[in-house]
Amino acid sequence: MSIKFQIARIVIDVPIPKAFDYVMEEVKQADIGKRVIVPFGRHERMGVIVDCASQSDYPLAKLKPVLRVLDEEPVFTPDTLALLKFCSQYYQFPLGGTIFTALPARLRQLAPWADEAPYAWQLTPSGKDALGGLSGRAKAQIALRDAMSEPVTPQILNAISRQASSVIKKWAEAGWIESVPITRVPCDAQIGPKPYLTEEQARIVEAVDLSDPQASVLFGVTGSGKTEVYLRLVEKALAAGKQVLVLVPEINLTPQLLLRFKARFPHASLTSLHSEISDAERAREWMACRRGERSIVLGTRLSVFVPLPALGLILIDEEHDNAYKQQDGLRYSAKHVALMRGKLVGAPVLLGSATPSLESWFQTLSGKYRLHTLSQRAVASAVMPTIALVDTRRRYTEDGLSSELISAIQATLDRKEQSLLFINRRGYAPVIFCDACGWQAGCDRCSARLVLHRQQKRLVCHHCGWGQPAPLACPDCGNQDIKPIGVGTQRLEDSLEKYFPTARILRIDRDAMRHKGSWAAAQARIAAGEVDILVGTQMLAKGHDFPDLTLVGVVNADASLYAADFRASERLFAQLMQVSGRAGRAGKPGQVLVQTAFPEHPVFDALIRHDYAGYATSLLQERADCAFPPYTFQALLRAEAPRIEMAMQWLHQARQTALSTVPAHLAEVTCFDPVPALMARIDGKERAQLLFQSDSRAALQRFLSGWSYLLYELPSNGIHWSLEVDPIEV
DNA sequence: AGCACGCCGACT
DNA sequence: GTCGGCGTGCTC
Repeated sequence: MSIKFQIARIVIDVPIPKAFDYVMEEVKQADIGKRVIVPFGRHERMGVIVDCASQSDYPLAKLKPVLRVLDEEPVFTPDTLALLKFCSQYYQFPLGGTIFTALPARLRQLAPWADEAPYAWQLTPSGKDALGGLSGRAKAQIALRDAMSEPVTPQILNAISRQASSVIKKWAEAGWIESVPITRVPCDAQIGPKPYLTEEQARIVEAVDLSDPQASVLFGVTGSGKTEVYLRLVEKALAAGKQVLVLVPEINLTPQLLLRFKARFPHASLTSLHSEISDAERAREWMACRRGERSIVLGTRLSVFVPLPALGLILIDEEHDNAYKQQDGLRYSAKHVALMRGKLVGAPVLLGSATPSLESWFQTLSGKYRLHTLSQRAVASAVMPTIALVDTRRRYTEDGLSSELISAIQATLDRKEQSLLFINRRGYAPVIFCDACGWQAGCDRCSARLVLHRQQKRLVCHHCGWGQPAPLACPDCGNQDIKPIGVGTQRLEDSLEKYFPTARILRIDRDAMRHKGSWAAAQARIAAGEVDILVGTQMLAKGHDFPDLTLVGVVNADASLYAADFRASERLFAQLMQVSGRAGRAGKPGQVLVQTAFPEHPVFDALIRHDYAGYATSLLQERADCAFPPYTFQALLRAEAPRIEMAMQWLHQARQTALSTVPAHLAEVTCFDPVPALMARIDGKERAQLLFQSDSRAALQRFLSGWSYLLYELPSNGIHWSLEVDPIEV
């Protein structure tokens, strides 16, 4: 005998941290997770049922009815909903906002949505007869007929002719064409024999137990064969009838990984969820996953919420990457959510990296995560690159290039191999300076300097995008001798062209790769051996495989050596390790030259010895000494206003609310004073922040739960605020 | 977030 | 006298 509910608890996409009760005849447990239409204020909104009840705290007479139920089957499975509830609580973000963040945009729209399987049009035998004679002026029809000699999607037909849909309709009625479901065509990539596993790889594949929801770190240098371990684990999971979730930081490096997955599992239903697929396709794939019709999901951070009823394994590639952290709205860490999801559904989670985050490394030391190490490069002939420093205090460097680096590039050119020059600055020069009066080009809207982009002859702000023509003379004193100081990717490219006029140079940075497809084109050129020297920012450091690359030059990494951010040295070390790993992968020895004015800094010593573990341990010691994460847990309240005083004043109020309403919770939580943000001004908005810190994650959570909802009740005239749990930039 | 209600300045 | 500024309060 089931309980009769009459009240549906529904969340709506509004920034209000609560659910709303509605009357609904015969709501049942099975309705939880369905989308509905409800009257809200003076409008109708979409909501999601999160609970059912027989009573309400709200006056019964004032309850409104659910107008319509949109789904036959819930779009969220119970375990996904449980995960979203956890996120809402942990990140102190309204459940409605959390649920609607996870929902594909197309499923957020009211318009009815046909969850039709993808199909294609094809000529029938009678159609071939009837249309075979088409000739002359019916150009559009001829083109369509020719296209349909084999199955072709409506999208492509629409691109061929604007009349496509009416022609299709006519021909389909005449029986000349028929629609056929698109069967997943087996990938034509070479399947080939699986590579032999090294003993290390085999041991790890063996050690990951699908029935044990243990988190583990797969620590392996670049080229040590992490991907092969992933593939074997996926194979294991598929054989057990499980679904696999593979998270990647960005779509940038997905193509290579995606190809390897497709080639290895040509018959598995694999879906790749990234920012470039259409809304309709994302919604369709989401529902297919939800029905258990996809066995491998490869996607960026948002994919961590995709409903997968048979989820049995989660892989997180390049787990140290900050792209797993969403920096607006629901400020979640997909890595953290994935670990929680693994725990909830009893699936193991594997965090792969050559440079694990200190947080993860810490967990392996404390025994909470297992540590699996791949210590050797998988291709036996590939050895670790040799790393050397160039002391820029003693060597003359012109336009950023030391003579050592120049001759190393020359030698590499002579061997017809590729070089990569890494510099963490876009543009031509990061500072424009007047010798006469000391003026520097600064952004009006941000507390940042303007960067010179010389081709466009413009000064550009890298924080707000604001640009202006580069001045010919100092705007303050009229001095014509204003100097670009420092080196960016463009200036480096210019110098290289001077030194190596016949070399084929390719610059890879956000400016050069702005246009869609340019990154793919660049990768193709690199792979085809059409590039001698690569110049670029961290885009180049991430997980790419450049087989002919034997020299890596780090032009200037000094800016992050003594930065204010306590995570800067961790990031720099990871970046240097990653970019060094690009050198010498296919049996050719690699060489890395790092230019620095601080060669005695311990980070370089660790880098030269390829000693991640040692450096990580010393960084952890520093963190422990200073009581920084992962030895302490933080939450950061940010406020943004037209004037900094307003932001500061609002934060003071927020702080006061904490002190007066939940003093008990503050026994274990340190509440700091509001301070202006490091970047106090961005795009004309001024920002301040308030930090909370505790040695106990649970105590911090208790405090936040008792306090954060009060923030919604604070008068917030012109203030934009957000609360971030486990912030990565403090 | 939207959108109403509500009370003070310059305008057809 | 009104149109409209955005402060504040509410949405089951």
